[in-house]
Amino acid sequence: MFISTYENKLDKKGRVSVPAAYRSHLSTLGYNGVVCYPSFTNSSIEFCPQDRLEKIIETIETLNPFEENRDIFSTSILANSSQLNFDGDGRITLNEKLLEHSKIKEKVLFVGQGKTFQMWEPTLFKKFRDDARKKANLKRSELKWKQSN
Amino acid sequence: MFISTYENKLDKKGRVSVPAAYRSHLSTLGYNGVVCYPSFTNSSIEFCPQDRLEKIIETIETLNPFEENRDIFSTSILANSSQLNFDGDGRITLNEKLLEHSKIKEKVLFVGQGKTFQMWEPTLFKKFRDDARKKANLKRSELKWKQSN
DNA sequence: TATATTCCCATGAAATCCCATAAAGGGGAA
DNA sequence: TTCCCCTTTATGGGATTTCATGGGAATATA
Repeated sequence: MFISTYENKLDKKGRVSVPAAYRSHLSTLGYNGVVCYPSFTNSSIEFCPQDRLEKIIETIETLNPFEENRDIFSTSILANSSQLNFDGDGRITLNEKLLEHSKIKEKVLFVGQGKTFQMWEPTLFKKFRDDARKKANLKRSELKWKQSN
Repeated sequence: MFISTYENKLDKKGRVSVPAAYRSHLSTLGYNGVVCYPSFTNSSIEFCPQDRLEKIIETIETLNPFEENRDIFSTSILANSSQLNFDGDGRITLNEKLLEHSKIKEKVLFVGQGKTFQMWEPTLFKKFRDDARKKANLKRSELKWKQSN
């Protein structure tokens, strides 16, 4: 499970420590790195374990080859995704494309999303979160909680 | 079941003992820690066994991956949750975010809620409880008791 | 040769482990 | 019941480990 948030620093070589809690979860899943791609609905970078991206690929494969969505997904996700491996100290290095999309400069905010996590420029996340709160209050009733909860 | 209330002390390292009764219930469930998140409606911190949050994640996962609601729920719930593990003596350490939301300073009141429990700043809980009583008195006649009670 | 990338180690701060102590609670016997 | 003893629990604090971060050395890249 990826939960909570952690703010870490981007050093001048472009490296950030991935929070230890996230790394340990990834390593129980058997991974020594992550796959990531720029979100297409906001300025965050989405991270997931490798098998999840493989599932996304399979889903795209099932789409009709001439359907528009297929192109959209494959170019916007697959073409822009990268595999980032941890260095000996649990850091990843962010490339130019990712920095540009996310507008990350000095600080990196890691945001847990359950089975995935994101990286945000901290002030941009705060804006997004405040919006999310307002909308969550309006829409809470739409979530169908299982009775067993 | 988490029942009754217990008032414990926050030490200067930010640690509190979780009541032994709660710990023993968690350990029969197979957990050596808890998951918590700030309440949406009041200043308490809500605690639950890990599988409860996992169910929430599964519920969110059933939403369309590109639906707006998905982002809204996961950032407002999962990003604000933390996993707190017990140290060798059954204590958890509270981070800054939790202390701020709950206004907890020296004393921590644990309040059992059946399948979950809460942490309160003691005086804030008393206010909350007194308010609840007043409202209950006003509304008692409206409550329809089930026959099985 | 110049530049970027990866590996390795040092450091300080924070989190965690471990033990000591005192208080509280539980059980059995009178 | 009441008293005593033993175990459990809560709490304090020192010792140890982990973690995030910076930077140098080594290796690769162009």
